[in-house]
Amino acid sequence: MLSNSSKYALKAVLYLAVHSSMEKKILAKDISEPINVPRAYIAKILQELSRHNMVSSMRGPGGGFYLNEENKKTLLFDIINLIDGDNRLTSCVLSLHKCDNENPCPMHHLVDDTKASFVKKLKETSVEDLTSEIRSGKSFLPI
Amino acid sequence: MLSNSSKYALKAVLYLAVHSSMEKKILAKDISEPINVPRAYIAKILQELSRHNMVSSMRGPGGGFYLNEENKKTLLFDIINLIDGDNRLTSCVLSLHKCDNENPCPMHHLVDDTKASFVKKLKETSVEDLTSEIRSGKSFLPI
DNA sequence: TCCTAAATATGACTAATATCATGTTTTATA
DNA sequence: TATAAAACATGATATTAGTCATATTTAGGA
Ligand code: FES
Ligand code: FES
Repeated sequence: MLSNSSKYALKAVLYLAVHSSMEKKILAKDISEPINVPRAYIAKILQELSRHNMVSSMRGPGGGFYLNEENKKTLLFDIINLIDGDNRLTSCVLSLHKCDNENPCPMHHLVDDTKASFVKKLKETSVEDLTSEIRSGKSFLPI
Repeated sequence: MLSNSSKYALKAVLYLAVHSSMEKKILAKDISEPINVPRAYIAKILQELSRHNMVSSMRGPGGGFYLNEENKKTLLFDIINLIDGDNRLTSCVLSLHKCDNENPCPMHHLVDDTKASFVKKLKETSVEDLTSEIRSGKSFLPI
């Protein structure tokens, strides 16, 4: 469904959404442990996210990663697209070149609507949309 | 979503469902070309499917692969599970160890029902269920 | 201005998938 | 019974995804 890298990206961003702010920056190594992702690897992913304005960062002493208000509006879809490439979610389940109703593969009619609704949800949901649920204890960040 | 291997497996089985019978066996190399999968690779996958009674085969001259009536009842879900392992489809999108309502990850409520309905369809649909659509030209096997 | 703490950039290493190649066994037929 | 055609089994290689390591740049504080 999703690559490990994009799962890690989502976990890191959600962790920052809940625990960080401009005043409370978090070090890469302090993100890696609670979300259970290797340090150097999450650092690399955070840099990619930073380059594309999905997380904010500050170097030097007292620096770290955090989300500003704009960052929190990032859509889940955009994070996944950045890390996994833009057609992992929308491509044909049998790898036909184009997935549409004109030239449907044998599984197209079976999966098209659930695939579409999955993508739709990812396009409608921003990082901050998920944070209230985490804050109120209705869902949990993976250990 | 699915690995290449399981996509290839599905394509091969569907191709056999439409074009083969006990009387009309098909060589591995004559499957590989129309479904656009490397010869040696599809042969390997067909052997795995054969070992688990999802396709039938016969060695020697005049031999090849085909589907018997029982093979055609194989569920799409079983093919994917055989090739990809049994939790690629049902596991948590953020790789939490257990995906359930007791300990939901931040994305669980967002994706649970579409994930469940996707798996449900794969569990309800057999190979032969898809063949009539292909035969009647409502869907197409990938080139 | 110098030192240190942090992100950043880059590349090397490792593991998992995917692909290719080669030899062995089975079966039909001459 | 010899031959050839096919699946079957096994392992080697290549490619990609994931992980680790190291050097560089930036920012704050002494
Ligand atoms: S054409 Fe295959 S899923 Fe749409
Ligand atoms: S717990 Fe993550 S999808 Fe269910």
